[in-house]
Amino acid sequence: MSAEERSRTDRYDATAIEPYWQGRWAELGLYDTDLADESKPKYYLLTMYPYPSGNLHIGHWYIMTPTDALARFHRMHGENVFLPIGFDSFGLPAENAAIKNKINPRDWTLKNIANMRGQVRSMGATFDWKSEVVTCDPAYYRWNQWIFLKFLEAGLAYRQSSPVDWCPNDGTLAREQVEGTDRHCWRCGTRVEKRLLDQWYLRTTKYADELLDFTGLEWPEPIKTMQTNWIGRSEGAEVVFTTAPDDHQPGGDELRVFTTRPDTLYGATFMVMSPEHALVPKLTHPSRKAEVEAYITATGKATEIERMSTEREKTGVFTGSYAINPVNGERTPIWIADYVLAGYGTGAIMAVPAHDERDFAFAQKFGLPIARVIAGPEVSDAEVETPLEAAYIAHGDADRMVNSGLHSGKPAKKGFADIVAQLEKEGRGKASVNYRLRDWLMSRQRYWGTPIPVVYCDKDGIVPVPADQLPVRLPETVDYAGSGSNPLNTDESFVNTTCPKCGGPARRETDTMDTFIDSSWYWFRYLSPQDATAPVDRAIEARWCPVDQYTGGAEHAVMHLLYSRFFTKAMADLGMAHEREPFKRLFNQGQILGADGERMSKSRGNVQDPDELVQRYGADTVRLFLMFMGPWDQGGPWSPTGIGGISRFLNRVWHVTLDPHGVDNGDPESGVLPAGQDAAAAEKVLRTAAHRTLRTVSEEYAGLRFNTMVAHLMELSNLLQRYRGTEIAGSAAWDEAIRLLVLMLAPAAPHIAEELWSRLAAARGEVWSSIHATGWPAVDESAAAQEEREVPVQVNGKLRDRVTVPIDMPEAELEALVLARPKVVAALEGKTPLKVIHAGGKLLNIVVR
RNA sequence: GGGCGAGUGGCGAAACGGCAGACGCGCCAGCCUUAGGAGCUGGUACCGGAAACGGUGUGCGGGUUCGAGUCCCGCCUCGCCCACCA
Repeated sequence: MSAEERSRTDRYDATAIEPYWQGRWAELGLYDTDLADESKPKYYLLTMYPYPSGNLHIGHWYIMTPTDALARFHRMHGENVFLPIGFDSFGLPAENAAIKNKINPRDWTLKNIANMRGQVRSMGATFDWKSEVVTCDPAYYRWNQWIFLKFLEAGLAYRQSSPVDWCPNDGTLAREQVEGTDRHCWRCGTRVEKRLLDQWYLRTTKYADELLDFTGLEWPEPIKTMQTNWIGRSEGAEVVFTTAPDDHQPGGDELRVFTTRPDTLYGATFMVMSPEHALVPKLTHPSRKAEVEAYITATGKATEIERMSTEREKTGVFTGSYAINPVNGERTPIWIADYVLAGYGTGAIMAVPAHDERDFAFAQKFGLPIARVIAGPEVSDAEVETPLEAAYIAHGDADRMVNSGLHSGKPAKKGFADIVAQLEKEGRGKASVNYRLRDWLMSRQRYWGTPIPVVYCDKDGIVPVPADQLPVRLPETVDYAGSGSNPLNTDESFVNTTCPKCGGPARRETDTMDTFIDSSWYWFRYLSPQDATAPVDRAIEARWCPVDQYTGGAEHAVMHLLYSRFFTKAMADLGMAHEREPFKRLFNQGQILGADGERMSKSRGNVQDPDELVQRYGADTVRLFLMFMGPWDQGGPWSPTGIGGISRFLNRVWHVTLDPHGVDNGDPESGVLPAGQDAAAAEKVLRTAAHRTLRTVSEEYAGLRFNTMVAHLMELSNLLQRYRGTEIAGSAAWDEAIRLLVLMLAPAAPHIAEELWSRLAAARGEVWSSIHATGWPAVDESAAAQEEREVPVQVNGKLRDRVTVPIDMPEAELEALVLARPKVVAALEGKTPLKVIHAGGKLLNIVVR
């Protein structure tokens, strides 16, 4: 470095240093990972890629800069670190912006990406830009299409007509995109309606059981719990009831129900079908037709409003038909009610009001019989016939069956198994497992997404687009005149095509894919973004997957993080990848809220832009401040209060490093060793502190505890400040402490560390080499060891005294010493100690009575 | 209603069952300065006391323990997720 450059700042001037080093690092290609390099252990560090909204806000910094610190930390440990980045660039905001500004979503998106690339660079993050992935690029989304075709071939993708959640603004939604009691759209907040549509699905349910298995994954417990609950496995039985003949229909239809309590089968006093159930029209007696149809219309329309009511009173109507209970031959009335969901189980239930709260409430409201068939141990045989005041749900080992024919008197658990066996034998049912998880509804009636690569031919039906004709490209010019509706529908040049099978005229599918498809496999693509033969190079994938550490928000618990696991398993089964789990270790950082405590959003006007802070303090200060705020998984409302403390800290590091002999005027003690301490003792103190800090800070980086990591660096710099200008400043111990401080700072505040490192090298007349390519220092355990320790002394658990003793003083000696201390004697009030507890060498507790 | 998580100074927060409040902000005082919204030093949980020191303190009530912010039981409050899943 030239003298001119070196003198560019005598003060710490971040705005001069940071662009300089960012340029140097890029020039040297310091962070372009060589994926083929096997000489070092691999470390795949992934952070959730951003949506190109246009501007990087403080939340992006909160996610990315600690992740970058982790990357630098691992790199200094000699690992081959891969930290890629990309843009999740399909989706509605682009389309909405396009409609508003009458431009193409592509132009809007690409402009935003260009802008955000520069902003990301200003953080000093070590992303490997060579591997960048942009999902709206045909070179990316063609592989969405390719994978989709493989799924289609394997039966993992299918088209089906079914009632879907429909948002008037955003079209169809996946189930997890519908939120709240009032069932509103996760994006625009509009109430969601039900519509019957032909839609594309992915068979996520095929992997339901495997998705419940988290073996080997280091994921936060809450996320695993959420996914487990979302998949919602329940074991029970499917039971076949048969409809009874009557004057309007011949009967004999199978009415299948799912129950988790086959042991209560004798207590089924009525049946309930969902209003959408296929048998409803047939089973509705002519005399009840008007009432039933009115109910169906009412529930279809008013569902959301009724569900808003906290009482949630049960509603329903009798169909006029009956079904025969397979175990006791009883005729049970068939009702319809909207508390039975069409999409779960078989869409119909056997109602056992005595042992289910919802059925109980329904029976009470409509005066239906309630028959107890399970009794707890506290209920005597004589009491069994007493009417229940509430449903008896408990399912303990002591429960026994009553009023259940031959099964009466059996423990309920045995009855459960016996009834299932009996049903199976008679062909009237079977053991069955149900999941709350549904198949993934992936079609969207939108322009700005990956076209689903199929065509519809009058002759050949649904025909996949052959792989060699991929990608099916989005038309570049689209008409947004009729805003809201999918412009692909009216784009004749897109829609009209020929059938790949017969060559005749055909129409393209105009639905596009849910953007969560893009993010379900993007980390694979990072590994071989240019590969023209496969979504991912299997050899590279075998070496680099799974991702070692993934960082991102917990709001993706049951969407992105579950879809990604599904994709990985499906891709493995279809031979595209080896690994069955995408992310070995997951960390959910918290969310930075606006200053008002609300989620940051443009519409609320509480979005925090880091640019002003970066200009004033520099990127390093902002990075460190975000890490220092609190535990990374916590987040919280944004406030820049306190950033001055970080700024002061870095200035202090600057001064102790570059001006060790300076003396501070305001302090008469400055430049003088503490009373009673000679140079040797002071050096020992400094060395001990430096190595102990190194040990702690190393653990804190590895454990992602950045807030306390920064605090410990502050303590060390405060200690150095104390010794600045004294006779030990510039000694070997001093220089070592400075060197360790700068090295420990390097991952978190990379620019200032690099600048100081280069100046230290220059001062020694050495050639600069990057601090980030330097090995992480090793703790000198002999230096970190202490010769003395301070022992707090308690009497009956109350702190009364402290003594400083040699570290290796035997317990008996320590005890004698402590018991002679005046404060301890006073606290004992003449009583004799019962025992003295030496708590792991940390503290002494004297117990008296 | 169910599940998960969290309640500690004026504020952000620390604390393998072992000295509660590290570190930082803010505030107070002193120093240094032509000046300072710069820098340095000290103080700062609450009550009493000039101080030494004493007492009280981690949402509330119990319990286990030599010892509980931490573990167990029951409540209260807040946040997030799921909400009629048979």
